[in-house]
Order: sequence, then C-alpha cells, then structure tokens
Amino acid sequence: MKWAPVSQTAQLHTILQLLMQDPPQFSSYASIFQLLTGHKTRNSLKIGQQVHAHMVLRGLQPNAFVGAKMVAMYASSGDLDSAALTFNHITHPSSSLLYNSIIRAYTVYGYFEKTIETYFQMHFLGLMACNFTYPFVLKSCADLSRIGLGRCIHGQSLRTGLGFDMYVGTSFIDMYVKCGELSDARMVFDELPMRDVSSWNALIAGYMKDGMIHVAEDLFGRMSNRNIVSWTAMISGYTQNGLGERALCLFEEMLKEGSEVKPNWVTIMSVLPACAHSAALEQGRRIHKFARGVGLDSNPSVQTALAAMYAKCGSLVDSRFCFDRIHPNKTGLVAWNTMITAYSSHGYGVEAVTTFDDMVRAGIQPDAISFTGLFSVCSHSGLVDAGLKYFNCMSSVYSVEPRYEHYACVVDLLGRAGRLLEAKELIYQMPMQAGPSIWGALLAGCRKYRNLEIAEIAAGKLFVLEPENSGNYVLLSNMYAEAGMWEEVNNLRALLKCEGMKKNPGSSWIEINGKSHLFLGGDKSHPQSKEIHLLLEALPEKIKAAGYIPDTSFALHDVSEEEKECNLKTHSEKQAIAFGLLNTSPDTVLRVTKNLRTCGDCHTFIKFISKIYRQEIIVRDVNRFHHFKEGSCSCGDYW
DNA sequence: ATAGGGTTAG
Repeated sequence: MKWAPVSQTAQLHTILQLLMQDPPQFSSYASIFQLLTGHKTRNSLKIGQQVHAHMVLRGLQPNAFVGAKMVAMYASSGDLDSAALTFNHITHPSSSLLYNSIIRAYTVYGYFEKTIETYFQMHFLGLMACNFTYPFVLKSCADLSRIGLGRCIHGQSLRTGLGFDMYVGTSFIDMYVKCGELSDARMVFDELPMRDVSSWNALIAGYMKDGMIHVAEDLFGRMSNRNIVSWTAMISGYTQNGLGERALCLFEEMLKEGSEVKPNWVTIMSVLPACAHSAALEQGRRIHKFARGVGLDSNPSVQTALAAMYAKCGSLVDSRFCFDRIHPNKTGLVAWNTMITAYSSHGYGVEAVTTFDDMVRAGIQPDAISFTGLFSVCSHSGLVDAGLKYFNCMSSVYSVEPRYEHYACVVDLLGRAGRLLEAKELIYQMPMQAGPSIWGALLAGCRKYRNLEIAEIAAGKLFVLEPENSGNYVLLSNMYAEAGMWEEVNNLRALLKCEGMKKNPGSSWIEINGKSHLFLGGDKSHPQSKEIHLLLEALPEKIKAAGYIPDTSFALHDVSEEEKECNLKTHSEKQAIAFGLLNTSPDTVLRVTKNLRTCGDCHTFIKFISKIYRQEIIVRDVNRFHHFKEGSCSCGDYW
C-alpha cells in the first residue's frame, strides 16, 4: 500500500476533526472530498464513503458545491455509479462546477453520449460552459465524430471568447483532426493567441494522420519545447505511414537526446510496430530490452504489443512468452486476439483453436477479429470441420454477426478443401456482395482441384471486378492450358497484352547480423550477385538428386520449359536464401520476408534446401509464415 | 483540462 505524503495525511486529520464540530461546515466536507480526489490510495473510496455516510447521519443534504466535490471524489476512486447517483440527487443543480465534474467523469469513463447529453441539459438550464467544460465536451464530439455539433459549439465559444483559451483551442484542434477536418484544425492553430506543446502535438498528429509527413516534420523541427508526446506522435506517425525505418531512427535519436524526455508505455507501443513491419527481430529485441530496463515491460499493453511484434518477426516462442507474462486479470480481448492471430499467421491451427477456447474459458467474449484469426488458420491448416463448426455458431453462441471477412475466410476454407460447390453456394447466400477477395479465393480453390466450370464463373466475376489484375488471367489461362484448350488460352493471352495490366514485381529481403538485404526477382544488382547466381545454377541439380522436380506451372505458359525453369531460379526468395546460405553457418535460422505469396516451386525448393543444408528457414510471405525444417514446412503444404 | 495508443484475412 502506498502512503500519502505526510502533509496531506495531516490535512486529512485536521479536516476529519473539523467534521465533528457543531454546527457542521459544508466547506469542511468539500475540502475533504477534494483531498480524497487527489489521493490515489486504495482506501480513498472507503474514507469518502464514510464521510458521505457521516453527512447523511447528520441529515445534511449536499449542496451543489459539496456535490461537485463528491462527484469528483467518486469518479477518481473508480466508482462512476456513485458519482452519477450523487449528481442526480442534488436538488438544485444550478452550478456549472457540479456539471463540470460530472461531465469530466463521463468523459474519463468513455461515456461520450452521456457527456453530450449532460452538456445539453446544462445549456438548457442556462448554465454557462467554461474553459473547464469544453475540453471534455469536445473530446466527446471528436470520439463520436459529431463534427456538426462541434462546429456549432466552436461558433458559440468564439462569441464568448472562450474559444481563444489555450486548452479549449487545443481541444478544437484535436476535434477537427479526429474528424478529418485538417484545414479547420490548422485555422484554429493559426488563430490561437497562446499555444503550448499540446497545441503543436495535436496538429502534428493531424498531419501524420493525413500522411502529410513533411508538414509534420516541419512543425516538429520548429517546436522550441518538445515533450515525450511530441516525439511519440512523430514515431507513431511514421509507423502508421509505413515508415518503420524512420520511426526507429527517431526513437534512437530521442534516446540520444538525454534525460529530458522519458519514453513511456505509449512510446514503446508506437515504435514496436516498426519492427514488426520490417521483420527486424533484432531491433525488436533491443526495444524489448530497453523497455525491461525502464520497467515498462510489465505494462499489459506493452506486453501485448511485444507479443504481436515477436509473432510478426517470426518468433512464436518469444511471442507466447510475452503473452504468458501478462497478468491473468489484465489479459484482455486484444491480447487474446494477438495470440490467436500469432498462431494463425504461423499456421498453427490446433494451437490457435486451443487459444480461442482458453479465451472463452477465461470469460472473454470473442469479437469479429478473434473469428477472423480462427477461420483463417482453420482454412490454412486444413481444420475444415472445426472452422465450419465455429462459423455456424458464431452468431448464436457468441453473438458475433459474420462479416464480409468471415465469409471470405470460410469460402477460402471450403475452396482449399475442394468443397467448391459449397463455397459457391455460400457466396450466393451471403447477405452482402462478394468482392475480389472472395471470388479470388474460390478461383484459387478451383485451380487446385482443377474445376474449370466453377473457375470460369469466378474468373468472369474477377475480370469485371478487377480487370487490371493480370494474375487472374494467368491463372485461368494456365488452367485452360492444362486442359489443352488452346483457343481459350490464346484469347486470354490477347487480353493480357492490354495496357494497364498490373504486374507486381516480387521482392524478398533477409536480415543478417542486423543488416537487411533486398532482392528483386530476376535482379542481379547485389554485390554478391555472381556468387548467388552461381549457387542458384548449381542448387537445382543438387537437390534434384533428392527428388526435387521444378514446378513450372507457376510461370506463364508462353515460354519454353527451359526458359520457365530459368525464370523460376531467379525468384527473389531463392536469391535471398542463397545469399543467406553463403553468409551464415548452418546453425543460424534464416529469416526471409517476401512481398508476395510464395510460389509452389519456391516452397518445394526451400523444403529441400532445409533438408540438405540442415538449416532452419523461416519465410514470411505477404501474410503467412512458413517454418522450414528437415525438409518439411509448418504449413503442411496447405497455404 | 488539451496532445501520443497494442489485435483483422487475401
């Protein structure tokens, strides 16, 4: 238990004695509630309740002033219900102070509708809002996206002059930013007579949110006083805009700046996704170490973010370790979802399902994201019946209505299992329009099971929905070729030659000794390119002896078999792995990231490599992890 | 009092 500072405890005793006096003084009660409001001791609520009871015993009805202090006391001690009850019992609530304290309480607890409702009530009674009212009302407007009401209040506050108050003005900046009205935010900022760090911070966050990095950087550069929020806003702005490298750089720079700014848990959470996106495990570990050093690793949110980071960097073991360190009572929905998603993206179906069940047993209600992770892993690890079982009862048992993404996963699940008719039926039955992801999943299933009839339906939809995506034409064309339908192949080839077709170039990167190396498909610009390609020339022959057969069906059927094999050899993930083999010892785990889905040939190829070189290889493709070890892959060839 | 916030498939 934490002890209050001596002076405060002394004050408390003095006032408690005053309370015994006759006649009773309202101001004494008010003072004691005020003192308790500042106290963060565990028994402040108990003392408050006793003082309250003391008033009741003496037949004292709190007036608006004492009521305001009582409301604040209850709210700060975690008892919003008593705060609201107290407020509602005040017979003549004609005091802005009283309204301010309940408005503050509702906002702090996230009851934004109640805040606004109470503000209207206050307005109706003719009570004036003041500089302590607006920040909470505006935060509520921001959170509920009630921009119309916000503008109305803005106009009002400008007439009374309160709109030029620094706190109120900053709240308006924040509100406009959160509602996506950046130019209005800028206008408020420019017209504020006094600004403080928060005003700048709010505007920086706004520019970052709109992707206007340079403006944010310019503001940040021009600030005379930066606090930890300013740095954190920049760092999280970078990660949100996919600039992980810059986020990490700025984080390091901030640490060099000295002890002026102290990173807190929000800072750690803002920088961690930067490691996840670039698959920079070592950097992630460094930040984890740092967090441990400053005692931030016991924060449940940080632990959750760490678990997510490790999962995205490919280390499930570390991910689970961080998850297990979260206090059971503090393991919330997001933490469980993170762990389910972690197993899901690594293809660990049974573990994901177990985690889902553990979550339910722990009394946490799953949400839409829990089910997305669950269905995704069921589909990728072949747990068809389990997936369907959960899908069929998600609404009735867990009261989560299936969303578009759930249908997408289940269509994929059925498609991968070869249950193409059911998949097609589900698409026709679903209550919303199917888009490219759903028809694409069906088409992929058709290709795997060579169902040309349904493939033509799916492809037909895709040609309309995303005519510029060359992948769909290639897929159907390869299916026609396999069936020997050359006329159809030629028709599609003609379409493919059209302008505006998107060809997403493949790229992979590998991190070795903390340095990341990038490879593009067919590219030969890397300094070690010669050795890499020599190795890639030799490898197929070497592993063919072990049973490898190049699968050229992943190339377009318009070149000779030899040429196809040659194209396959230079796929970017093969280059990255060759580079890894050349520069590491066999006990190093090779960690490769790829921007697209890994092709079937590369997948087989890597399995053989992992066996012959006895080296563990972890490949993260655009949305999935493959753990290659001893000639097999964690995905069980089902991805 | 105002600013910074972790989890989503293909």
